[in-house]
Amino acid sequence: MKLNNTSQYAIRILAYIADHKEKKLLSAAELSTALVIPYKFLTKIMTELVKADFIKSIRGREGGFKLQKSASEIKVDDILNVFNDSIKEEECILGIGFCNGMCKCALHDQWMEPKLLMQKIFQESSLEDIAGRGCKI
Amino acid sequence: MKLNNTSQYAIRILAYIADHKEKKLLSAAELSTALVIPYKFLTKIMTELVKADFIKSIRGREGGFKLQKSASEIKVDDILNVFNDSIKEEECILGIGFCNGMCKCALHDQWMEPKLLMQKIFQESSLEDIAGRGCKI
DNA sequence: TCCAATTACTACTACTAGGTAGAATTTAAA
DNA sequence: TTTAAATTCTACCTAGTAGTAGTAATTGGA
Ligand code: SF4
Ligand code: SF4
Repeated sequence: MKLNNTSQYAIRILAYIADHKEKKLLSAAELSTALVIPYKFLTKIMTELVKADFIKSIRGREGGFKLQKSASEIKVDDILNVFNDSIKEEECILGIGFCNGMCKCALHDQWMEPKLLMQKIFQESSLEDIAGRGCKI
Repeated sequence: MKLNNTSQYAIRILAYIADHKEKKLLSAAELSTALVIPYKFLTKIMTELVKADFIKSIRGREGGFKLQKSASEIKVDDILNVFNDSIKEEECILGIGFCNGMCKCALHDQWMEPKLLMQKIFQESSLEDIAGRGCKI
């Protein structure tokens, strides 16, 4: 019951970039060191984040990464979606099938509360929220 | 963000057994057919459930499985623990480290609410609750 | 006693997530 | 123009989860 590793890395990477927008560009080496994420794995994730259009990459010497959109436009849920890790409406905790509202298991009603809360948190929290407050990660 | 397959199977198996206590014993073949779980995989899970002392097995001809404890004594969380799938107090959604109450990320306070709710549901829901109500699975 | 129905054990395969290695490509600075 | 610093691409390795295969052990009933 947790987000997968890659999603967690991605959130931390993007939050870190959002938190350092005074710097024009951040290199993969810099991010890898600061966030303690294996360099080679980080570069792989970066490529996916570029393809997902969250960040822009500048290749070559003095290159690096920066946000492509404003931090408030990127929601946690958007990030999770890239790594197939968001909370799907139709997926069920007990894996019995699809929630059709007709046939409910005994845990259904109880389960909807935390499920909706998590969806809400993910959908409404933007990078700006994460980057601007709390301890830096 | 979901329970792993084996946990889901285990919950359904135990709920089914609890729901059919009028039968003395249920065989692996019967469970496999009723719950549409691959026979060989099911027998593997059964062995773990026996070792975890949730069910008792009777070997040999006319053998099968039955609950070892009363359905109200077996909580969902106990089942999840066997398959290393419960929500750990010290594990964090963002995977930054340990929640020490000193240093909190921006999502921490929001996250505690669904986390505690889920823990509560798992810890307080017993097989009896699941088996007695809702659609049969 | 023997057989067939049953669980238990051991070992394997398939798939996926996480991570690594090395080379190709791009680009600014020297 | 050359070089070094950077991203990108392709291919692989590793560990864990899901699932399969075959056989051994147990036991009630014919
Ligand atoms: S009714 Fe229960 S098993 Fe079915 S989708 Fe809802 S929570 Fe899952
Ligand atoms: S403060 Fe945030 S990152 Fe740290 S344990 Fe709590 S939810 Fe996780």
